[in-house]
Formats: sequence, C-alpha cells, structure tokens
Amino acid sequence: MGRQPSAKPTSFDIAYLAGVSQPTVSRALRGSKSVSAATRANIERIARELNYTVDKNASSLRSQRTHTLALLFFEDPTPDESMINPFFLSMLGSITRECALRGYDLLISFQQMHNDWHVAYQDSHRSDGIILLGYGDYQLYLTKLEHLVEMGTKFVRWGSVSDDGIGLTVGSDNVGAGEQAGAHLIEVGRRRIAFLGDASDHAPEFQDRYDGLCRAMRAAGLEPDPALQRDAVSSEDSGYAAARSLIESGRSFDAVFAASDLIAIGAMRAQAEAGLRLPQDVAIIGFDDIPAASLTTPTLTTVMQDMKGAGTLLVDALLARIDDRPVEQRVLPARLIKRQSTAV
Amino acid sequence: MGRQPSAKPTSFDIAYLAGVSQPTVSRALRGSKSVSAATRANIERIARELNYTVDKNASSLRSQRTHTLALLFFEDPTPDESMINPFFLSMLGSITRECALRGYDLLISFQQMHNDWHVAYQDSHRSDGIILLGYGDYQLYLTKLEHLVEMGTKFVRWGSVSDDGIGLTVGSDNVGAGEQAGAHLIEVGRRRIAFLGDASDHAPEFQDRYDGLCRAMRAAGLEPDPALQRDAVSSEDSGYAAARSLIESGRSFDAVFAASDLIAIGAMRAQAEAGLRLPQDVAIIGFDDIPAASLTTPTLTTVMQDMKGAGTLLVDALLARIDDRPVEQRVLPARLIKRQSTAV
DNA sequence: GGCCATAGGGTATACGTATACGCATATTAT
DNA sequence: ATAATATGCGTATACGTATACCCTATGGCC
Repeated sequence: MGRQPSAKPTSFDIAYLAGVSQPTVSRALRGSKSVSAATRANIERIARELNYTVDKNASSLRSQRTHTLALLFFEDPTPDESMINPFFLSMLGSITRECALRGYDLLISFQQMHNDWHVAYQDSHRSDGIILLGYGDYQLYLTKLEHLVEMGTKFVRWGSVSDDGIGLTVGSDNVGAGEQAGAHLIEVGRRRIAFLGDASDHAPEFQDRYDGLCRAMRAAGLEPDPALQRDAVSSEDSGYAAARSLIESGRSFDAVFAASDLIAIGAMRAQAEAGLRLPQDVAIIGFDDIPAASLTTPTLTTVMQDMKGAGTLLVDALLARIDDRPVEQRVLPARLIKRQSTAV
Repeated sequence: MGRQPSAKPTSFDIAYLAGVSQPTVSRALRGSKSVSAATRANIERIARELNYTVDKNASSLRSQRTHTLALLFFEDPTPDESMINPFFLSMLGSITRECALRGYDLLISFQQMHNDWHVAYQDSHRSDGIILLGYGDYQLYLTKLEHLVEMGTKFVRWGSVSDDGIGLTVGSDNVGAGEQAGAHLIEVGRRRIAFLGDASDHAPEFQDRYDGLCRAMRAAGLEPDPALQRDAVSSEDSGYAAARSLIESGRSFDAVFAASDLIAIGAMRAQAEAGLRLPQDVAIIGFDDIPAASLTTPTLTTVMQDMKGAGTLLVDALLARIDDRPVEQRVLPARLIKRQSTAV
C-alpha cells in the first residue's frame, strides 16, 4: 500500500543515505552491539525521516520468527450468544496493547469448541505462540492440543492455576476469591450457602471457587452441604435451571454463591419467580463483575477479576516461554464488589 | 514452530514429489489456468498429504499482498470503560469468521481517539486494507486519515451511510430505525417525544436517528419540539445528565428516544430519581440492544442492529475495494425490540 | 616492535514464493 | 504442408531482511 507516491523505503535506501551497507542498517535497527553509537544514531535519524518501517514479511521470512501472537478465543456453541462473556473484551484490549508495546502483532480467531485442532495448527504456523482464552469446559479441546505440545508449539492459557493440565496457565486467585465471597456471606449472617456452578474436572475455575467457599465456611465452623451445590455452565439459562432445581428440592438456603454473573442473573430470575425476596430471604454473589451486574434489581455483589493485568501477564508469560526464559505460574488477585444483593 | 518433527514442507518438496518444477506448484495451488487439470489434481493431493500450507511471509513478500486485514478499533478515552460498547464484540466475531473464510488474517489494534495517525499508517503497511470501527465522534480522526487516502490506502468504516465523509461506509439504516421507534411511541399514544443524543455533525449516526424520529412525527401530524432534544454521547453518565437537564427545564414530555442504550439507562436512572413512573409517565426507547437492556427495570425497548451482517458486509466491501471492484454503499436493516419500557 | 584481541562493518547468501519470459509440443488455420 | 496460435511448463530472478563469515584498522600488551 502507499507505493505510488513515495515507494516504500527499504533498508538499502537508508544504507545509501547513511553511507553504509544494508546489513549495517539491519544491525543498527535491531540493536546489535557491533555497530558504533554514532553510526546507529545516524541510521536511526534517517530511518525516522524516511518514515521507514521494517518489512515484516521479509523479516519474518528470513528470521523464521513472525513477531506475531495468535489469540484463540473459544466460544461455546451456545444459543444466547448475545451474552458472550463480556469481560473478555477488556482482556482483549490489554492484550493488544501489550503486544503493540512489545512490537508484536496480534492475530485473532474465534473457535467453536469441539472443532478439530487443525485451526490451531495453522495458527501455530503464522505466529510465534498462541494464547488460549475461554471459559469453562475446554478441557476436551486441550487434549487435542497435545499434538501441538509435541510439536513444540509455545502457548499459554487462561484458566485455573491449580489445575495441572497442559502447558502454562495464568489465572485469577479463584480459591481466594471464593473464600472472600464465603466470608462476606457469613459476615452478613448467612449459614446455609448454596453454590451454583460445575464443581467437576471440566471446570477447574469453578471448582476452585467452590473450594474457596468451603474453606471459608469451615473456617467459620460451618460444614458445606453437598446437596446445596448444583451444576451450571456460564449462562443465564443454566443458572435459572440450577436455581429452580435447588428451590424445588425443598432444601432451605439463605445465600447463593454463583460461579459467574450470568449464572447469578439467571438464578435471581428463578428466585424472584419463586417469590423469594432478595437479599432478605436469599443473599447472592456472582463472579466477573460484568456491566449488567450493576443494573440488576437488586444490584449484584460480585467478584471483579483484574482483566487488564491478566492480558499483560498472559503476553508476558508467552513471550518468556517463546524465548525459553524460565517462567512461573502466576496468580492474579480478585476483589469483592459489595452491592445490594448482599446488603443486610 | 514445529520444525523439529517434520521440517515444514515447501513448494519445492511438492514439486519434487510431483515431478514438476516449483513454479508449477505455485501456479497450480493459486488456480492459474495454465496448468493442466491432471497436474493440478496431483499437486493438490500431494499438498494435502504433506499438510502443506503456503508460507504467508514468503508469499506476501513476493506478491506484495499481505492477505491480512487490519481492524482499527476506536475507543473514547472514557473513564467508565467497563461499559465499552458491548455489541462490537459480536461484530468482531463475524469479521474474524468472514476473514477466515476468505483466507485473510485479521490484525487488531485498539486506538485511543485523538492519537496521531501514525499507527493507522503502520497498519496500512502490514495489511491490504483497514476496517475502522468506532462509535460517535471520530470525525476528528478521519480528517487525519486523509493522509492515508492520499496514499491510496484502502479502507472501509462503520458509521452513518448518509454522511458523505471520507471513504466507503457501511452502516445500519439509522433513519429508518428512528422512524420505527417514533412510530411505535406514537402508536402507544405519545405526543411529546424527547431525543437524547448529539444531533450534530460530530455524530452523524445519532443525527440520522433523530431525523428518523422527526420524520415519523411529521408523518403523524406532530411537529418535533427542538427544545426536547438534548446532546449526549454514548455513556450512562451523559444520558443521566441529559435527562436531568431535560427534567429541570420543566418542559413536559411523555416519551424519550435515546440514541443508545447506555444513554437510555442513564436517563432511566434520572427519571426514577425524579419520581417519574416508567413507562406510565415516560416511555423510553434505546438503541443497540446491549445485553443489559433486558435487565433494567422496566426492561428496555430498543433497536437491534444486525451486527453479524455488518461484519460480513464490512469485510465484503473492503475486499471489493482492494480488488478495485465497484462497490456500492450498503445499508443494513434494524429491528425494533419491544419490551416493558414502552408497554402501555 | 611484533602479536593478538577487539571493534566495526562489508560480502555473500538464504528464507519460500510468485511472476516475466522463453521454449517446446500440440492444435488449428490457410 | 506450413505458418500462426495456444497450451503447459521450465528457467531465472526479485521481493526485503537477517546472519554467517571474513576483513581491516586500532589499541594494548609484553
């Protein structure tokens, strides 16, 4: 593009103007130490004046490094996609920003889960590494990714840090967040706390949150009642169904900890329909702090994750892995946002 | 990546196996007509068996076409970024899908508005064309893009189709949608309809919506009252302020058409605080159908745009422009979603 | 003053593909 | 039968950068 007016300058043009050879230009701009400060400064000045940018294709072709990261975004093949997990958007923002900062491009693709692994394979050809984003049950997919692991593909994923699955993981402190939520509910006088969300291997993040809740309860001398746990995936409908099942079981409960805001919103609907008063009869806490959480009636107490930090950390970890630098699993703090749904 | 196990096959490998020269492989795979059907079939079979994919970098370097589109996402430097326009996410989804379908990669960058145009310039080097997304006042930015236009950069943007600004535009039928909204309000017996949203050159989309409202009113024999229009940008706070200003003016009104759901939500808050009953005293309609619109009390009547179609159309139009094919401005239909906030 | 190390940078070439050009053979026109 | 044309493919080369290797001058050291 833009070739008509002033043909895109190449490293040869710069070399000519600076009175050096093309490789010297390349070395200077890449920060090689075997070029004198004066020469480098001169080259950089000329490059700036000519509005020169390194041709990515040529560079990648030669170096076999693309300077591009791929973002694989898993979506459930869910019908109510209007409610696609909104909080990933801010993560997307911070990931792109972080990439730009490091001089990396970002390639995005959305993936229906349960596809074959072929697309990821393709992406692995176009990029130096892959970031896997998704919520809930993409374990299934991960096993397919073992192909990639065997091929030496570098990747990092968002999820439960305590889970010892494939590859490097960055995630929130789900256990700690669950503990905070539980402690808060106990603090406002609740004793029989239900949990809505899969507590199985399929959803390690949800399981961590449940574990945190249980820990908080035990710390307060309460024993969690397994009958008050209901499976649910992250959708409003699923939350609604789980809450109905709970209500219809006839078991008494005075609080709900939902594994996501969408679940919480669905549960609130079910409870309102059942004539339960919120928060007097049932206090409720969600997870994610999606925008809608402050619009429900009553407004929803929830846990806010550090999505900005998450994006940064993901890119950071992936780049480290690409460069074969050591990198430890890292955990992000989460914060409880208190609103009306737990106000006494 | 993945070079260890089976070194990535090149067109030479295929050529060798097929008993032809490398250029023939290239021609066969690109669909050149000067290669026999038999040869082509054979080459394609071998390519498939070897899991061969064209090296994008080499291809782009040689052909000077990147097969990549860039998506420039404008964000206001707004404080309440949690409420970043959620509906763009589904557009993002359909854009990536459409790109993948056409064999294009998608590069994403977020832009603070009022930055210099340098990033867009860079992106124009990395891609064959640019998609500009944003809401509201990015006219200012557009003038800076004139540099790009002069350089022959291909791009397409989302916005008001009636606006005769720079470049090719794809957008919803904002006038028609405004008309639908107005007609609906009139149908439920409203006569004094306020409009919240900039009705200026800065926000052509909003202006179109206002124009549509006025048209519907005149068609019903009503004359729009300019005093019932208040400027607002697409945020909850701005909507709140606009509605307050309207209420405090003392002018009577029995309906509000807000230029976006965020504005509407802010306005609902202001009205509730002022003791106005919704929808009895004031009916209200928003725009965008964000997920939160079905969670407000009362639930919000709004206009749903065809975001999926939008993504497809944007990519379509851009590719046409890149190939110098003729392309007409195209308009997408919008649909009114009736909820409680206008229920009689 | 000879010797080696080092800084600084030039020469040559590879990365994998696409395309201009040329050259046969096959086909048709005359 | 011969010239004109088309078909199918090989030869050579360019795209812009990065890197292995080589060379020269300079300085320090004994």
